[in-house]
Amino acid sequence: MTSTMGARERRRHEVTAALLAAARRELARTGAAGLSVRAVARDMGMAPSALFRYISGRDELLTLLIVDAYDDLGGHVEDIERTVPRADLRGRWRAIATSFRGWSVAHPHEYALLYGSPVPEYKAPAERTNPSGTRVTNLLAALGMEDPIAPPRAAIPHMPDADELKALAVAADVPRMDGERLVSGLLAWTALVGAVSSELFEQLGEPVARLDTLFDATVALGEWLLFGEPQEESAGSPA
Amino acid sequence: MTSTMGARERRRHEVTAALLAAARRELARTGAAGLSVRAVARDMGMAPSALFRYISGRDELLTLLIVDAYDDLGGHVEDIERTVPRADLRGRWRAIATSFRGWSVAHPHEYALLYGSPVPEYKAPAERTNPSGTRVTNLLAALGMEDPIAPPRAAIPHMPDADELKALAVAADVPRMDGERLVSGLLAWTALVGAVSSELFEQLGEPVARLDTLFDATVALGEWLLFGEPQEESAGSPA
DNA sequence: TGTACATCAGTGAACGCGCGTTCACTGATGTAC
DNA sequence: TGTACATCAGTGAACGCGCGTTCACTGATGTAC
Repeated sequence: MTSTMGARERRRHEVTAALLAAARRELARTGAAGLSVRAVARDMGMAPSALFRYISGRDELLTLLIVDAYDDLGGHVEDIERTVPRADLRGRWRAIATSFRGWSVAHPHEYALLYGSPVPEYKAPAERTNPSGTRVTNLLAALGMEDPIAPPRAAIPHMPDADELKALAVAADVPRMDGERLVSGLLAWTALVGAVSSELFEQLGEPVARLDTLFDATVALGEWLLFGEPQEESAGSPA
Repeated sequence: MTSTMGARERRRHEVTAALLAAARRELARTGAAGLSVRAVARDMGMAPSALFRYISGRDELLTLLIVDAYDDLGGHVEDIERTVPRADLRGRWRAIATSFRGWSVAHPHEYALLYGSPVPEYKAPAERTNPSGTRVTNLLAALGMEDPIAPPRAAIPHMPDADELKALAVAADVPRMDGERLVSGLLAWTALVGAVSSELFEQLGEPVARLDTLFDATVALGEWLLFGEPQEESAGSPA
C-alpha cells in the first residue's frame, strides 16, 4: 500500500502521526484541561493554523487523544492478558488488573483523561470513543462469560433481585450475562478504578510505595468477587 | 462578638462569605479547571482587583474551595452518621457510604475537585487541606477502632503479612489500628470512591438510574469487608 | 464633640500573555491532455 | 515527456477574547488628641 501512496498521501500520514505524538507529549506535560492547539503546533514546529488541515478544532484533538489512549491501554492489557492460559480464569483477572494499573501509573495524565474528571465544556462523541473505551471491560466480560469453573460463589450480601439484575445487564450492554456475575464484575471493576484513582490522584497517605500491598489486596478482592474462595492450589501440578 | 465588630470588620466578614459563595457558584458552573478570579469578581459585582484584598491569587481561591468542599462534605456525612445508634456499626458504615454518595451526586464539580483529576499546576497545601480532608475517613477509622462486635472476618484472601500491615498503618496515620481492619477499611473506602467516580464521571453505561442497585452492592461489599458475614437479623427486636 | 491624620476597601485602567480560529497568500504536488 | 491547470499543505498576520496581576487613585472608616 505504501508503494501506491503519492508524496501527498504519505506526508499526510506522517503529519497525522506527528500530530498525535505531539498531542500526547503535550497531554503528558500539562494534562487534558491545559491542552491547546497552539502548544501542539509549537511542539511540531508548525504554524497553529496548519493543524486545522488535520483536525476540526480543539475538541477533535481531545477526541483523538481519548481514542488513542483507550487503544494504548486496551492493547497493553490485551497483550498481557493473552499470555495467560485461557483456562486460568483467576490469572486472567490478575493480569487484567495489574496491567491496568501498570499502564495507569506509567501514563497518569492519560489515565486522568479517561477515568478522571470530565473536561469541562467537552463531551466525548460516544460513537468514536466506545469501541476503544470498552476493550478492557470487554476482557472482563469475556471472563464473566466463561464456563464457571470456579462455582459462582454465593456470598455477595444483598444481591439485587432478579429483575434489577436483568435491567442492569441490559443497561451494561451484556444482556445475556448472568446477573450475579455481572454485579461481581462491575464491583471488581469499580473497586479497581477506585484503587487506581486513589493512588494516582493522591487521596491516601503519600507513601505510594506502600500502596503496592494495598493494591494486591484490591486484586485479591476482585478475584474473590469473581471466583469465590480460592481453591486448594495443590490440585495443580507440584512446584 | 458581632456587637464589638466595627463596620470594617463586619464588612470584611460579609465580603469573605460572598466571595466564597460566588466561588462555589463558579465552580459549579465551570468546574475547577475553568475557575477564574475574574469570573468570581464578576459574579460578585466587584472589580477583579478588589479580590486581591482577600486572597493572594488564584491558587488560594482553589485552596479555599477545596477546604470548603471538604468541610461541607464532612459535615454532611457526620450529621447523618451521628443519627445512627453508636452500637450499630454496620448501620454507621451504610450511613457514611450513602451520605457520601448523596453529597457527591448533589455536588459533582466539588466531588471532582476533591476526588477527581488533580488541577494542573496546582498543589494543595496539605497543612490547610488535611484537617477537613480527613473528616470522612476519620469516621471510618473510628469504626475500625470500635470493639469488634462482629468478629473480624477471616476471609480477605492474600492478606498482606504483618510487617506490611504495620507499615501501611503507619503510612495511613493510624499506627495503632489492627492491620486487617485497616486493609478492610481502605478497600471499602477505595471501592466506594471507585463506585462514585464511575457513576459521576460516566464510565459505565449511561442509564444512571440502574446504578442505584449497583451502588447498593458496593455498600454491601464494604459492609462485608468491614464486618464479615451478616448475622441473623432476627436477634434484634421484631418489626 | 470636633478636628487631623492614618488605615483600609474598592476602582478602573493598564500590562503582557496565550488562546482558538479565520483568511488571503505562496509554493509544491498531482492530473489531463 | 512537456505543458497548463487544479488541488492541496503550510504560512503568517490578524481578529477578538479572557486571563492573572499590578498600581496609582479615591473615598470611607477608624484613631488620637
